[in-house]
Amino acid sequence: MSSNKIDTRSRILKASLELLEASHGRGVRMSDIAKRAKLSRQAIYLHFTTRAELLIATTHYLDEIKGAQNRLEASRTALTGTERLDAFIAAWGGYIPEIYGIAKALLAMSDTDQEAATAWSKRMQDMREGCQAAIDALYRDKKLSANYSREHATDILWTMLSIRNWEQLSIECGWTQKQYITMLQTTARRIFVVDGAGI
Amino acid sequence: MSSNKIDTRSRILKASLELLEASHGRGVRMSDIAKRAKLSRQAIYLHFTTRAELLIATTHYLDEIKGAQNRLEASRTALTGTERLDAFIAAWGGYIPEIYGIAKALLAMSDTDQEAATAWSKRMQDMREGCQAAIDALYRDKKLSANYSREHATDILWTMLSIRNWEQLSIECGWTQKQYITMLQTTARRIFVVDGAGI
DNA sequence: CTGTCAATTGACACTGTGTCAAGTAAGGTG
DNA sequence: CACCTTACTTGACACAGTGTCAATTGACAG
Repeated sequence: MSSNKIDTRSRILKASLELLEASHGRGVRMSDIAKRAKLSRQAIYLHFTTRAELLIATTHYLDEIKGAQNRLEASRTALTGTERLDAFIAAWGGYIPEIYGIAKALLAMSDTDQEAATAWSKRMQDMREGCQAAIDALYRDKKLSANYSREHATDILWTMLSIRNWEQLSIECGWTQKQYITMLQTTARRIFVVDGAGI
Repeated sequence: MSSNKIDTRSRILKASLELLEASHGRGVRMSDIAKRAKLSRQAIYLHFTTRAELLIATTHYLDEIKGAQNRLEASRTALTGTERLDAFIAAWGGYIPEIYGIAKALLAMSDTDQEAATAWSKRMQDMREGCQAAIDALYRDKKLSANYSREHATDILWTMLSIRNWEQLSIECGWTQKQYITMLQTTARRIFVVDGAGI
């Protein structure tokens, strides 16, 4: 009974996620999700009040499955600021391909739906905290370039790591995931780290 | 008669542009454009076959008004590669706020409409040529960092200069236009130019 | 006076979201 | 066993926005 309800909810989330991943977030309708979850379109509304709510719930479901929290927090254990920057870029950059489909869908909805826009904004704000922490670590090590305030440096790193940028480089320019991560690490060092060009 | 027809077409384009600029490209319907151009919604379809076509025509109309071509080509006269990089960033970066509304609308349509996606992609490809030219100029001066191939450097510059990045920094982070341009110039130098950190 | 052309008007098809009411099938409880 | 609740189904419908169509109007030109 009540476990039955939970089952169905998960089944819907699973169907939603699979479709969004497969389609890069495009053109997935409530009826498609229903079909894949093997119930009627209307039944979805017994579990989620709107499409936006379903998409948002799908992102949480995804996080749970992929252990997003743990992966991103791993970078906190890095010793030096530079290592932490590298680790955060690797963690987040590695996570993007896994969330790309649902992210794209939520982003598209944000254009018209306030609820979706708020949810998306919150997620990006969470990610920003990771950027902030990495920049702060660099600052504590006295390694942050004098060109930027901590705030501006955070803004820049946050922007560099945006999903849109990953999309452009990976999908439009055809970069491999390794090229993407390596470039970001190299570039971030060149930009932010005093004397830290590396190579 | 025939000049009458042209008049109406321009009136529609003007209305479309004004609404898109004012609304940052969001929620502008055919009926809104019709109202502002003072004709019936259906009459628009006598001049443009679809909404996508109207949006695309609006971008061309905008380019014409703002003299996009000339402004972007001005950077070609710069003497050194570094100057050219600076000039191109300033020219394009300065152009973005003017096209933001219509760009956003076209971008939103690209999610569902193939025609819009193609038109958008073409525009971005044109802009990419400017990036390519700046990177090539740097390369000819033997100033391009050995970290990147010319192709990859172009990809990176192209991505840095994306409208989405401008949007994030300006609108979400609250940067001024001057801060945006200066940061990009400084950062591009740090990334691409051998020995060219500057300040 | 007639033909042409731009535009209007009202109606309608289509897609996708969201709602509602009535009905059904299954399971638990008296 | 009969009864009730719960999850779900079915079919219908409202709504928004795009795009189409046919019939009509008004103006101007030859």
